[in-house]
Amino acid sequence: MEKEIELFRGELKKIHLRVTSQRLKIVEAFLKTEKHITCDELYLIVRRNHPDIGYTTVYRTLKLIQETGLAREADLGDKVLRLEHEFGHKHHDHLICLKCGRFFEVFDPDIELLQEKLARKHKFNPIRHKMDIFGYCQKCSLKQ
Amino acid sequence: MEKEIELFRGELKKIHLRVTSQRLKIVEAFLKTEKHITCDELYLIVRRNHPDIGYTTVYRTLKLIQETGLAREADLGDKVLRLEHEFGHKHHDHLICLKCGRFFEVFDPDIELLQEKLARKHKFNPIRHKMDIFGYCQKCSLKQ
DNA sequence: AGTATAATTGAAAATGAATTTCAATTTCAA
DNA sequence: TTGAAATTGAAATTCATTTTCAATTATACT
Ligand SMILES: [Mn+2]
Ligand SMILES: [Mn+2]
Ligand SMILES: [Zn+2]
Ligand SMILES: [Zn+2]
Repeated sequence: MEKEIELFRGELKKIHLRVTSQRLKIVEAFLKTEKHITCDELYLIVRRNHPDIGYTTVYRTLKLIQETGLAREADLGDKVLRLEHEFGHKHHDHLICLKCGRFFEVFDPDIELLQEKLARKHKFNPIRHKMDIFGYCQKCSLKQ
Repeated sequence: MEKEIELFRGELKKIHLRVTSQRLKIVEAFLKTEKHITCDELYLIVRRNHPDIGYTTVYRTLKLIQETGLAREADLGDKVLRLEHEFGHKHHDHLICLKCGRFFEVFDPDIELLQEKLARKHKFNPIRHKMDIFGYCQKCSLKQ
C-alpha cells in the first residue's frame, strides 16, 4: 500500500495539488478494500473513522484516484459506477453472477491475443477492453 | 420488419397487453433505425411524425421491446442506456472509437469458444457476455 | 512573521436520465 | 351497453452524479 500512496502523492504534486489529510484518509480507505466499490460505499466506510469528511470530498478524491492510475472503472451490471484497484493489479475480466451478484476475476491470455488480432483485422487500434461474462456461479447453479 | 412486428404483437398478447397504435409506431421507428439508440433519441424521432406520443410512452414501449426480445442493451461507453436490435441479429461485440465515437460490430467464433471454456473452467454457467474493445478507428488513428 | 495567492473543503443546490404517479381516456369482454 | 382493466402523457419523483459557493486552510513570497 505504501507504493500506491507514494504514487498518489507524486501524481498530486505533479499537477500542483495538495496532499491533504482528507485525501490521504480516503485513498487509504480505498486501498484497504478489495471490492469493486461505489462512491457511496467508500463514503460510508470513510465516515466511520472520519466523520468530518464529506461526501463531496470522497467523490472528488475518487476522481483523483482514477486520474493517478490507482483505480479504474468496473461495471458489474448494476447501474452504479464502481471502481477497482488498478495499480499493481494485472488486467483481468469478470464472471458476474446474475443471481447472487458475486463476481470472479479471470484472465485468459489466448483470448487477449485473439482480441488484439480481431481489432487489427479491422484496422482498429485497440487501447483497452472490457469483457464481462454474466451467468450463474457454481453455488447459484446448484440452487436453481 | 414484418416478422419483428408480428413477434411484438404476439408477445404482447401473450401477457395480455394491448397492441396500440402508439406502441406500433414506436416499435416501427425503433426497427427502422440501425443505430444503438437512446430513449431520448427515439422519442425525438417518433415525435417528428407523431407529435402526440409522449416521452413516457416511448420509454415504456422501449422496455416492452426489450422484454419481447427485439432489443438488448448496448453500452457504448457513454453513460446512457442504448438499445440495439436483437431479433434476427447475430450476437456480436464492439470496437468503439475513443475519438469519433463510431463503433464497429465484430464477431470471432474462436473468442466465443474460449469464453465458454474460461467460464466452465471456473465452474461458472455463462448466459451472455459483453465484450467491448475501445481504441482508435483507422481514420482517427491516422489523424492523430 | 505577515501577507497575498491559490487550493481545498463540505453543505447545499443543480443536473439529468430513469422511473413512478395519477387522473383522464381508451379498449375489451361479457 | 357497461364495468373492469389497460393505456396514455404530463408532471412529479428518485437517485447517482456533478457543480456552486462561501469559508477555511495551505503555500509562496516577501
Ligand atoms: Mn475486478
Ligand atoms: Mn451492436
Ligand atoms: Zn451466484
Ligand atoms: Zn474514430
